[in-house]
Amino acid sequence: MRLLPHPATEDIQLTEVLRALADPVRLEIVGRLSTCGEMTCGDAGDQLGVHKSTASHHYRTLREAGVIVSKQEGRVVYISLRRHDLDARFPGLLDSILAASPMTAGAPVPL
Amino acid sequence: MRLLPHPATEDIQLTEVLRALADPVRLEIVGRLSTCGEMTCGDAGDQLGVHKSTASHHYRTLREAGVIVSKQEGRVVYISLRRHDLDARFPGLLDSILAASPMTAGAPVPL
DNA sequence: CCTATAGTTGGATCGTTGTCAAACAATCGG
DNA sequence: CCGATTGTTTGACAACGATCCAACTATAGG
Repeated sequence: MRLLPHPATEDIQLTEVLRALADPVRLEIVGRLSTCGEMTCGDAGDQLGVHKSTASHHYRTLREAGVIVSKQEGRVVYISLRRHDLDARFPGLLDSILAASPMTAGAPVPL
Repeated sequence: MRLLPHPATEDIQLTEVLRALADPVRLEIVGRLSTCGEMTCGDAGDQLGVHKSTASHHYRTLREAGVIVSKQEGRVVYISLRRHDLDARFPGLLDSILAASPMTAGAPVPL
């Protein structure tokens, strides 16, 4: 198992996070992760409507902004929200964005 | 007094708001507005470090995203945060962003 | 009317970004 | 070892965006 490089919690920048989430495709990825928890890149990108290389680019953007973390296991890469880190760095930010997102509005917030 | 065109509250899009705030200059503008309330474009852009036309472009971006509103009175244009509208549309979003912003962190949230 | 003031608009430039396609890399199953 | 699976990387391209400068508009003051 290999963790792909991502910024430390204290190095996560607000503008980077906002920029990462200011894209419909990436917002949908984050929305799915918020309800489904950890999932593979393939599952996350299945109904995204973009080429798999485009999706890969978005995963990288989200990872480098500190929004998600990628764990490589064998052939597959599992991605998940850095919910705890984001909440520690920017309290309430992720929750309010998820609540505002059409995708996840109404869905219960996981503990 | 003339109100410059801006989207209705229900037409404010999350991705547009996030994109508008995902810029250091615009985030600083919003930070100042949050603490100073209504102010002129000149005052808002005084120590921004960008050309006045650049600042004007940012005001337009923020306005079209639904983040601020511009009132023209004579020669000067007053800009202010659409705090109430944003809170109605995306509860908690603006507050969490302002709280996360280095500029306004620690500053009290106005009523 | 003339000039200074307050911003906006248009053009030019330059870097960034979203997208796809193709090539590549790494792994797993026979 | 071979082929299928899973993603990543690279290249190309078009669109966007941030910036500055210059020109413009509109108002206020003398």
